[in-house]
Amino acid sequence: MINVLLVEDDIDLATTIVDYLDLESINCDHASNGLMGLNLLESNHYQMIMLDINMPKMDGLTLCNTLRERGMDIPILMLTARDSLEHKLEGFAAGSDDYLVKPFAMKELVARVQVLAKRRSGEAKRLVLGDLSLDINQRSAQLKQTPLKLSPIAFKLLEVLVRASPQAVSRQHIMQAVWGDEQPDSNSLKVHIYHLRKQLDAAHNNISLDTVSGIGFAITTNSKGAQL
Amino acid sequence: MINVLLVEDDIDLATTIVDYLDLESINCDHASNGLMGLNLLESNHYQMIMLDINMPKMDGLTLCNTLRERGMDIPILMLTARDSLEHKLEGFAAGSDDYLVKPFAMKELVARVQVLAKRRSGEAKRLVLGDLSLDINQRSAQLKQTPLKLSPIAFKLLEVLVRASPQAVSRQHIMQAVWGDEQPDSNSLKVHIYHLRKQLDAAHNNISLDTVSGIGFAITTNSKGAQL
DNA sequence: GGGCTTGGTTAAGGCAGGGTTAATGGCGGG
DNA sequence: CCCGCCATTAACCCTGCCTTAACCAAGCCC
Repeated sequence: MINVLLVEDDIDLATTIVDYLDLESINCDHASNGLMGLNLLESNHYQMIMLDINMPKMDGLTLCNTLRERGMDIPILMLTARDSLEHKLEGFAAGSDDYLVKPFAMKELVARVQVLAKRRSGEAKRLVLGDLSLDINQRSAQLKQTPLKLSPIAFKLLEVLVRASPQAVSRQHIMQAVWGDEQPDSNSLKVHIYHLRKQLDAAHNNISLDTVSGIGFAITTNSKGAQL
Repeated sequence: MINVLLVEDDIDLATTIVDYLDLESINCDHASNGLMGLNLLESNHYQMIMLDINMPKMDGLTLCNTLRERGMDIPILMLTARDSLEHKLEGFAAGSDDYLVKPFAMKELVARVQVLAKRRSGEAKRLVLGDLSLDINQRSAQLKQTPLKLSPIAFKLLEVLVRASPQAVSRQHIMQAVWGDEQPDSNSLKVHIYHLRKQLDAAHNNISLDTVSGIGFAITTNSKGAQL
């Protein structure tokens, strides 16, 4: 399930968008100004953000800049009536990933939202990180030619980590990606990480699954050689 | 250096684009149809592709589909005169990441190319100050290539100081930024600053963490050399 | 010069977060 | 129907971080 955030002060337009996205199985939270958006972003996890520019309290460009300053590289789509070239360039300069001019066709919005929400986490069918290699279709993984024996959840967990590598991934993000909306209550994640580590540590290799204190986990390769 | 591929059969337009991108320090190879594009893709590595749709030999949509079939998730920007909604949706359905309608402003093309080329490269958000370098997303810090071992609070503290550098930051401001609303009663900040200094002073470097009497603290670099 | 303030240094204790392990229960396949 | 795999849970341990308090050192004002 795709989970996105809309920051827009025009309530009518906002409800229209939220409803339409809902039909396309896209869950869309709504904030009516930048500050509210910032709040939601701190407590929830979204795949991408739609951002109006003209807003009270905190405008879209400022919010966009703020997020980038903080090192958040979540995809952002600017959604505004300003159609001049300068405004577009201003949007991109602030760190946005796409720029859609009002009025727009809902279907185009959906297409662009899906691209930003999904493509970023990749559609690649084959992932390689140092000695580790994942085949998404086959749900198989290899470490230095020897196959790993991974349960479904373990595989997905590994996939999420490798896709984000070398970035750290927050527990929240992992939970969302692996279990979706029905997350287990307890320390299931800890146990899975533990089992995963056991397999990864087994053979000597250049993969390390580190815990980032207070945040989550990160998988990295410490190979000096060429990195794709 | 950004390295991209343009697949376009209109030679005039192609040279214009290649020349313009060159001015922006973007290296752009050119293929005049899908098959040639495929060849170039097999022998070279590109950050993204610009794709015309109407072409002899192999059209853009087919090429796009082919690449996705093969599991290549390289970003693709469709570049075409077909401006109807159906055509756009067709482009996105084929697996493209963006869709720009001709004629377009060169500057907008550059902006979109840069976004697509950078997005996937997983480039980290970094703060650099002299010999010190912070990777926000990875939550890691390096001082002259050697990694620092920082606790969550220490990292945040350092981040706040580096962000403000060379300005001094008041104690109040630091407390707010690091602990938020639930601040410790005692001299916790002093202790953290102390530990931070210990690590920063360890190796000879050009970083100094000074206390500004009565105000707070400031981190600065005393390098004479070029400063970014 | 003395006490007060401001900032630096150090060690100790409590606590939380993460790691490890084993037991339970569901689900699917044989 | 039974067996085995796998996810989840609870319980436990342990490390290392944060806080705290206490003690110094240096300057300032009276």
